[in-house]
Amino acid sequence: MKGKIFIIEDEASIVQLVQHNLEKEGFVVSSSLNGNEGLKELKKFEPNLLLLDWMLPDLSGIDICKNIRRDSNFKNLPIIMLTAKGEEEDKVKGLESGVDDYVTKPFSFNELSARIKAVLRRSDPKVVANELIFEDLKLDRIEKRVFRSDKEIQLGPTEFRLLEFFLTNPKRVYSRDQILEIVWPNNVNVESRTIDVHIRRLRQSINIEGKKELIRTVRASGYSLI
Amino acid sequence: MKGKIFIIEDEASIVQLVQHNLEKEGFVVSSSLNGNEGLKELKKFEPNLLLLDWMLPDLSGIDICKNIRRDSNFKNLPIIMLTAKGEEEDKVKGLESGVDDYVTKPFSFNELSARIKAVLRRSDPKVVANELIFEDLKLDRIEKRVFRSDKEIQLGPTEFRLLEFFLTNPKRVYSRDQILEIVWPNNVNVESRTIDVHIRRLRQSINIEGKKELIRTVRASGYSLI
DNA sequence: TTTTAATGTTACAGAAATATTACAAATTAA
DNA sequence: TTAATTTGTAATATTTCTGTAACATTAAAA
Repeated sequence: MKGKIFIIEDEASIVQLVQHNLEKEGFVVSSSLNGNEGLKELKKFEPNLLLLDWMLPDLSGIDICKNIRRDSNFKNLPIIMLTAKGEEEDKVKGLESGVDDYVTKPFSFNELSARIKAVLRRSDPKVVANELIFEDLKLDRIEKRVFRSDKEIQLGPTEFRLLEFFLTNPKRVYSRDQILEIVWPNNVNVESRTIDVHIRRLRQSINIEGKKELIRTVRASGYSLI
Repeated sequence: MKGKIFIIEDEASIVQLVQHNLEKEGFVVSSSLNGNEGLKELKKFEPNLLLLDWMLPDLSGIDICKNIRRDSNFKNLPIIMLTAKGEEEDKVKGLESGVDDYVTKPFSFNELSARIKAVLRRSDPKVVANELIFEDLKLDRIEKRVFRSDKEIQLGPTEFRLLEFFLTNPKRVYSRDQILEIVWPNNVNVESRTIDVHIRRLRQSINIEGKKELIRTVRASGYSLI
């Protein structure tokens, strides 16, 4: 089951871009260009998540947040706020007033999408797939467990993220740089050779007796999940 | 089918670099160094995607964007804007005025190429054909795999690039120098006879029992994919 | 036919990419 | 706090790839 997402954002072009792409991903999306009306429509729409612009012409994001948190029907509605660069302080206020995550404009749709899923995964696991499966490999994102042929496997945090990444894009070959960019936290400087070591660790963990190798080395290109 | 890309950018060196590399990847590329002329040429050229510099001497990127979005023939033309570091605020404006993605200078060609393909994949999937097919030969660029009559074939990096090149231009004969220029990384000096050896290696790999030879030698001219 | 030029084939040494290991520093758990 | 785990890197080992030279074969020219 895919979830419902409501957007309150006064810049029509952003709404259009985001709405269009989310719908493509299978979400049901509704939106409003201003705060007061948005609040009303939202409560009728009953979304699984709200994307909320921080700077609206009428109501402030904080006010909307507070209103929602006061309403017993919506007090647990996950909220991701959209904030312009330089409104850093607002982020603090945002988190204080019960926002689940924030995305700074300008953002790529991919970034937004990833955060939406991450938030939904925590709050409403039904809505978003949380088990990643490839052949006899299974990874549960919520319970943070990994199985190969129903046998549980212990992984360190980095190997877990690495495998999670491969599982979301099986068969595709990724360069070390791409892997670094996606799997490692932002702005860390890690030798790209370091990937090799983590690949080795991951391989060592997921390769069990008698089962085939699942990670493919593509010389001069990178690695892929078979 | 190969995609067409138009570039509006006033720094000739960037244009040259990008144009050259995109052509190497099989795109048809045209460009203009200034906004007003660019707009006219673009509409004649009918590209699948526009690379647009944000700071042009005459027209601003925003103006060009708006002009394009107003023209019913081009209102859906994907646009990637090139912005200099520190013009962060412009990015916001960029997304507002309907840009699909942006790349910050200085950028690596790989990054640009990846974004171009990502955008095209959404807007015009035919254009970024991931699979190159010729008769019973199939090359998957994303998975980096090659098949002949559905049987997978193992190739080294150079042979892979060589075959990829031939597949983007089947039947056409290329001289050794042309092949070197396109298939080998820039600024390497290799004997042109070296090509012969790689052709041999490629032939050996893709020629399977009972199937016909796919690479044709054209004496005094070069080689072609049949 | 003989000669000549172009291409095919082979083997190999060095280069380049990846695998593996060990270890110290950093992080987390107890 | 100490102990245990995790991380990144550097050093080393191993594998695979590359380019070239030498020789063989083929096709065209004389």
